[in-house]
Amino acid sequence: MRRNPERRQALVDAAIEVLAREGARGLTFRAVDVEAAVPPGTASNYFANRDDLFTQVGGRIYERLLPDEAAIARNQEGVQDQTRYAELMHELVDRVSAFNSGYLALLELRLESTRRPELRAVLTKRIREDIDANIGYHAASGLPGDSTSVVLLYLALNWLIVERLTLPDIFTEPEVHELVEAAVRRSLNA
Amino acid sequence: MRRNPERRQALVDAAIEVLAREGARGLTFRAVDVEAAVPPGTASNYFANRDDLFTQVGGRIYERLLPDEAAIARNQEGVQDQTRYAELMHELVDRVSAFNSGYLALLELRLESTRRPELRAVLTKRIREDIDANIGYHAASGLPGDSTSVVLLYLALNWLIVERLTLPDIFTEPEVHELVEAAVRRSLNA
DNA sequence: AACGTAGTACTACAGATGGAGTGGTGTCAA
DNA sequence: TTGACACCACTCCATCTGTAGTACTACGTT
Repeated sequence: MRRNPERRQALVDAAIEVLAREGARGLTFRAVDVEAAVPPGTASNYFANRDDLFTQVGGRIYERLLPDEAAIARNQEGVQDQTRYAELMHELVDRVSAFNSGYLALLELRLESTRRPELRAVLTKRIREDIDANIGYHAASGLPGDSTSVVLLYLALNWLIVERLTLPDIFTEPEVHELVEAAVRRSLNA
Repeated sequence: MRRNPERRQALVDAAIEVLAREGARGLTFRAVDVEAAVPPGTASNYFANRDDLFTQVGGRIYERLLPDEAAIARNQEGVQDQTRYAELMHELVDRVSAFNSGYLALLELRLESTRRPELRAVLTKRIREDIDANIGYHAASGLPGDSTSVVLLYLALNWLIVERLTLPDIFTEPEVHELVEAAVRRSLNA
């Protein structure tokens, strides 16, 4: 098993792209090699087996989907009113949509996790942490709305992103915008 | 190309199971043959190619996910107050969760549709119709809440189902129940 | 400065799987 | 008798995994 961390990360990031493009079953060592533009057989040297590959991708994907720490700090200062909150949610939806392949890869991982307990454990942990962090941020902001509000907002926005990424013609861009607005409005007024 | 409609339907239904179990890339003619317990090569005689197979599954899946006509009629009579509405939503979540493989297959199809324009067209049409039908039912019921309310409810419940099917340990059953209640309550009070 | 060693990149191969597509034969019913 | 279909068999082809072996590079030692 090779240890070079830059190369390992490059391989994992390549795996994310493969996952988004080819689907879970298309995620093979060879496909990762090609995507990362490394010699065939390289991925075999960095991952014990496909299960290991999936698990490592599951651990990495959230690092790339979440905003970096600087952005979080910036937001923490700024969250004070509903308008600002809505802006943040728009940013969220746009950021995730922009890293298109990352979100699609996460969906693929979710589906694959129905077949791989180890992967399921990794994803469950990460996502639970993410939800709790969101509840925490919201509570700290002092805005109205309890944890149920936050979770309902999380649910609605997640599916809105899915809809937008997989079937972009279901909602127009203005509709998406309005739905985000409405979701925030209702979440905070409850 | 063979025409026997019962057999065709049996093959398509088998394909749904394969899709849920093996993922989109695992949906091969041979896998469908095995799942449907027919001789190898049969699926090749019923579908021009894999694209055709995907498209036919996309056309069929909604017939099986939606409640049958009798159930709709029953509901139409009954929808009058918020309690009844919440019951219906619980039924929805349970029905979809019960036909587990159908919903997972639909998710696989959504992801696959990013690669298959024809499939995307079929799904877009079906899902748009479903959303519009829900908006229509709601309007006919005379309950408070506009079309945005209905869509937000649709969004939240969809992701709740995804969460429950792919990572069942994120929310406990009581939490799921409470989220459905809260989603309906807030949707109707807005 | 020469040498040795460890870790890694790269190459090549063996072995195996599994699927697509098609042609042919048997069967049944109109 | 004919046509449609079920069933079966076979060929061709595309990949993938796992590993063995070679080449390179950096670093430490003497």
